[in-house]
Amino acid sequence: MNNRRNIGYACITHGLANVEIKTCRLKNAAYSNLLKIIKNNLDALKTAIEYNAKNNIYLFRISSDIIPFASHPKVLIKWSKHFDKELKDIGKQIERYGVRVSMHPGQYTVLNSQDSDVVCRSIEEIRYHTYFLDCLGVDESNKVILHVGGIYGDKSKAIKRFIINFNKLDDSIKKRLIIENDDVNYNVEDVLYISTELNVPVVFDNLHHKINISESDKSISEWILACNKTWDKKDGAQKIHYAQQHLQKSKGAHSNTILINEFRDFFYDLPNIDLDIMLEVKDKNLSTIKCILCTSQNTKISRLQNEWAKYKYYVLGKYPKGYYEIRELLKDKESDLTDDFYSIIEKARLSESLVSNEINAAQHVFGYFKHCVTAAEKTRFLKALDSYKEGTTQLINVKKALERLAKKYQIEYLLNSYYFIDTKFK
DNA sequence: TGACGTCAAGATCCG
DNA sequence: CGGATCTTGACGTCA
Repeated sequence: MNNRRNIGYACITHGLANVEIKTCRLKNAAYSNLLKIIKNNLDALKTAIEYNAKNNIYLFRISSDIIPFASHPKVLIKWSKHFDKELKDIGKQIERYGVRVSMHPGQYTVLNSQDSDVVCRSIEEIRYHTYFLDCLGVDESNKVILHVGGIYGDKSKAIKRFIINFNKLDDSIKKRLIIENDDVNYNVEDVLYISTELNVPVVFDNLHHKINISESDKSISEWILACNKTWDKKDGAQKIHYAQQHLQKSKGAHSNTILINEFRDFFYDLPNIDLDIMLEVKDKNLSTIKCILCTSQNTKISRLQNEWAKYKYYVLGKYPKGYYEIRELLKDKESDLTDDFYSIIEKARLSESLVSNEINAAQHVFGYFKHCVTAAEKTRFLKALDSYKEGTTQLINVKKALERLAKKYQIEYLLNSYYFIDTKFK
């Protein structure tokens, strides 16, 4: 198989310093504050793109929060003028690295609403997303993904309204838009129908499809091929979304991590065409790198070593046995160890923490600060550790304390570690 | 009216 | 005061 397979992730990069996208409340969206936030966010985007390219990640969704309240009538800041140079720089960098970017307005952007105000605001929101990409100067294969919207008791009328409103959009907006099947209202067959009316590419989302199945009986592969017909050369390679169900949460909720065996089954069943696969998963770049490495041939040992440097304290805390197994594994410089490596990482991810093991790992991590922390900081840390031992505080607070110290003392190694990953989501 | 989803911001509480 | 924990925000739809 020599089809191109790019795998990417959405918006947030974990285990990397200076990539946080900041936002604010509407009441704090005054000029000077917004200026500061946008500057921070563009710097963060630049850093994330560089990281992605370095890790062979060529597909990335830019957060809608990159310009907070960009389409809000009360916010009048001329961000595109103010940051013209920064935006162009990022665009050039994206092109140089061969990265493809996208954006995705949230579920509250509803082009087919019955309320004309909602439609107007939605158009402004869509305009902002496409305009942001225009400002980067990236070509029209860099897309903005839309859902169709609500049903309002009459699906065919709602579809008609979507088509009418879509047609009203400027060509400069339309050329970037693509539409996706959702988990409640519009299944892939509905979206394909709309696509034939509008000549707009369709993104197939596997989890939405599983939950909101179409009447026609087709395999995943056949649906993807049906969607492929909606993609023109100027649109770039066909995009699909891939997600796994979070087992403890409601239907459609994304999993914390992509289970690699399940992903492999999907991946090796894909039709014989170029595809860009956007992962929708909580741990973002972690799963992306896992999926890339596990589906590549001849993964260099150095890439596993890089990942191991980031994972090791996490694994030491969660699953010490795996820590020693991986250390042994990586001594073998000849064989391809990727699958073994990630099978142990997944075991660690799925393990329940044992207090004594986590304390050991936390003490290892604290070792980085031994010579720089103040006496008060040391006492505070030891106290947190004791509380954790006694069960009066949770591990997450111990890790947050360590993360604060890592930020304060700028310990690169820890700032670039996955040790803190489970403080970010449940 | 409140749940839905998202996640950081912001508020409040505690020692 | 720092830090832990709870609540709010911003959005539209639908029961």
